[in-house]
Amino acid sequence: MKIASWNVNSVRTRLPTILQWFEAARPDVACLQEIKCQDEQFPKEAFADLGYHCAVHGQKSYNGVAIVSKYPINDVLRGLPGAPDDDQARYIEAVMTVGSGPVRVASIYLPNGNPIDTDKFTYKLNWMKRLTAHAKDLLAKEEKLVLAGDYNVIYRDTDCWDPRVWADDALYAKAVRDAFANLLWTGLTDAWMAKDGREHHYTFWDYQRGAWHRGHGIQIDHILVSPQAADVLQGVQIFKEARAMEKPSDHVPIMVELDA
DNA sequence: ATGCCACCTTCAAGGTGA
Repeated sequence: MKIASWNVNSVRTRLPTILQWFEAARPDVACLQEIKCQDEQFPKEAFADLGYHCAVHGQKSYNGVAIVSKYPINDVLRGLPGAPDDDQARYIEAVMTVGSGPVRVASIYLPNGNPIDTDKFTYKLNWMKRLTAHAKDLLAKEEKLVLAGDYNVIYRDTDCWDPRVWADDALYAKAVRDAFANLLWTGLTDAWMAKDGREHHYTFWDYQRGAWHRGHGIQIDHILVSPQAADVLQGVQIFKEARAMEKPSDHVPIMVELDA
C-alpha cells in the first residue's frame, strides 16, 4: 500500500492539482495538511468519485488536516492529546482497515514557530513534546504506524541549500532539531533516511524570491514509521515534479510503499 | 529591517506562513 503526505496549501484552491496528482500517483492513503477549510467545506465528493473515504479535522481559514483513504477509516482521533484548550487543527489519526491487518495513520501539521523567542515558538516546542508523548503511547501498541506530515523541521544541514540563511529560524533552531531527535528516539524510523537518505532533496520551495528556480528548497515533510511498519517498508519517493504543476502548492508530496 | 508570493476573509487590506 502507498501512503502519501502533502501540505496542499488550501484543498479548495488546489483541488484540480490534487486530483491530477492522485490519478497519476494513485496513493492508497493520503495525509493532507493546510486544507484551510472547515469540515463541511472539504470536497469529499470529488475524492469519493475517485474511490476514497475521507476523515477531516478542519477549521476556518487556517491549518486543517485530513486523511483520504481507499480503505475504510475507523477509530478517528481529532486533535493531539495533552492540551484540551488547543484550538488549532493540526492532528488527525485513524486506523485503515486493510485485509492484511490494520495500519494506523496520522496526518500532522506541526507548528511553524516563527519568530523564535515568542509564544509561537513555545507553542511549537510544547506541541512537539505532546507529539512525542503520544508517539510513545502509540508505539506501545506494537502496530503498523505511520506518522506523516509537515514537521516544519530542517533536521540535517543538508536539508537546505544554505544553513546560514536559516540560522535564526524556528525551522532550524537547535531546540527544535533536538526535539525532532527526541521524537525519532522513541523508536520511529524516518522513511527517507531508511530507504534513500540523499541530501538536498527538498519537499518545499517558497513562492517568494524565485526559490523554485534557484533550487532553494528545504526538506521539512517527513514520514515516520513504527518498527512494525519499518519491517515492511519497501521504498520512499519525493514528487519534486509536483512543484512545477499548474497552481502548485509550495510543498510537494512524499510517499512510502508498505508491503501491507 | 522589510517585502518579495500566495493563501485566507470578504471587496480592502491586513493576518499568516516558511
